[in-house]
Amino acid sequence: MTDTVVLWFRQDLRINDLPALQAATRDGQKVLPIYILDEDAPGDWSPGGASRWWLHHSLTALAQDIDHLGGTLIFRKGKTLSILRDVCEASGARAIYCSRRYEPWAGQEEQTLYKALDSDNISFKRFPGSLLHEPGSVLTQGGGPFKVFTPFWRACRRNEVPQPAEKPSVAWAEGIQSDTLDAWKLLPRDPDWAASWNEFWQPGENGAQARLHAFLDDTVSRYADERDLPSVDATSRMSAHLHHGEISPRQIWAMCEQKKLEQPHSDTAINKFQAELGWREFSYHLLHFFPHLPETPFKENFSGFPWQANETYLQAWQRGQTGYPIVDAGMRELWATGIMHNRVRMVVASFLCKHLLQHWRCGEDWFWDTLVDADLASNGCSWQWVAGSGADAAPYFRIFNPVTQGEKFDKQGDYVRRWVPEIAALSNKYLHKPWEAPAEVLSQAGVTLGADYPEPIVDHREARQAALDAYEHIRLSTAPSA
DNA sequence: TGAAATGTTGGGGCG
DNA sequence: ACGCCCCAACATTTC
Repeated sequence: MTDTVVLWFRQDLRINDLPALQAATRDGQKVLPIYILDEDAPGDWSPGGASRWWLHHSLTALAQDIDHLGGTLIFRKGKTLSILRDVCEASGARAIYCSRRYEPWAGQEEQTLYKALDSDNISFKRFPGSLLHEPGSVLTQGGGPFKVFTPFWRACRRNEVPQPAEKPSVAWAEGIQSDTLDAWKLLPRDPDWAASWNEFWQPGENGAQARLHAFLDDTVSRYADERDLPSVDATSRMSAHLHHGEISPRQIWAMCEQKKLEQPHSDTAINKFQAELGWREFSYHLLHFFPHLPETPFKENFSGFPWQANETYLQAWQRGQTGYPIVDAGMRELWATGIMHNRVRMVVASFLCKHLLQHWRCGEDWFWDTLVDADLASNGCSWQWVAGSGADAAPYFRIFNPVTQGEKFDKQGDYVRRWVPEIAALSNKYLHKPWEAPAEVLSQAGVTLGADYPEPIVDHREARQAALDAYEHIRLSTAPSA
């Protein structure tokens, strides 16, 4: 029995169903919770602007939750190892527990910490808790990694998902010296582009639980039919909560299973939703076996793809000024709220890679900086999925027609009118293709193309053809290693 | 978790 | 009544 165990919070900002905390409570007399901001942490993917906003509020919430339970969350900034040593010395702790992370650099970092701390006689233990199935634990019959989602997910479902842990009863250690969160300057200023985000989001464990309950009690009834409609509130919006570990996937899983028992008719919708959790698992599984996924095409022949770097195109896309309303609406929703509806993500991503021939990594970087749910595994895998270079990816020639997609999934134009108000007065007939509207109609709607709203920066037909031609360059070097 | 090109069919206008 | 053409509607294939 150790006296005090340090609970090192990382991407697991919750109290409940946290194996590391369960273990710390079991093994120690007291638990000292700490969060470390290490800006020199390994890896090139330190949190982007939107993630930092979320992190600030999530940490605020966690500190409050711990405070209500009689503890104090300690904030420290600096090199992880030296902070951990420091904290052990200040508190007399001889053990540090944390949740695993799964990014490619994490294993190495955890190994290094383990060794260094071991030489100080401090035990360092890491625990699972952020995934349903540990990466590497789900394998094909032949013992290799799955490269296709469906069989992967089938194999996953053969494994039992453990019930979430009971609420822990924790004896918290006395607080030690701590930074203030505000001093970390995680929030944007000059300008504060997130000023209104508190209207959309409630980061933290309570917010995550509230969101999940709202989803399963109400939204899920629309999920099966309407989750593809960006103007409708029919998605779970759990991604950022999950990313920051404010809720565990097995808590979600258990709630889903319970809901299906209570309301058998919700079965189909909930299974679909659970399969989305499956894609998250699949992404981490792929990242585990293919650690270069965030930077390098999974299909090797794509490394020769003739991307055509063009800063003007990239900026037009980033700013929602491409002249294609559904694309611009999505990019503006992202900028304004830190999130974008999933259907529209596919459309804007396809547009960037195929219509504009910009490297998927440009999109990946932009999403990394602007999404509150930016997640290395999901973001990387999804961009490769869209670009066609990923595992079990969309075929390259699946090139979304932004007009058709708009007309199909935003039929009444509510989504476009919300985010692209300068063309809101156009009728549904032309809303998704204002360049086809007669001069008469445009002037009636008070729209001057090229002034109020851009002309399309590329012609769909030509761009589509150019994308297919570009693909020809690498198609024959396709050597899908059987 | 596409779209466009191409092929096929069948109704209707018309000489 | 018949052949011919047009074209929408649907199916198939191609990218």
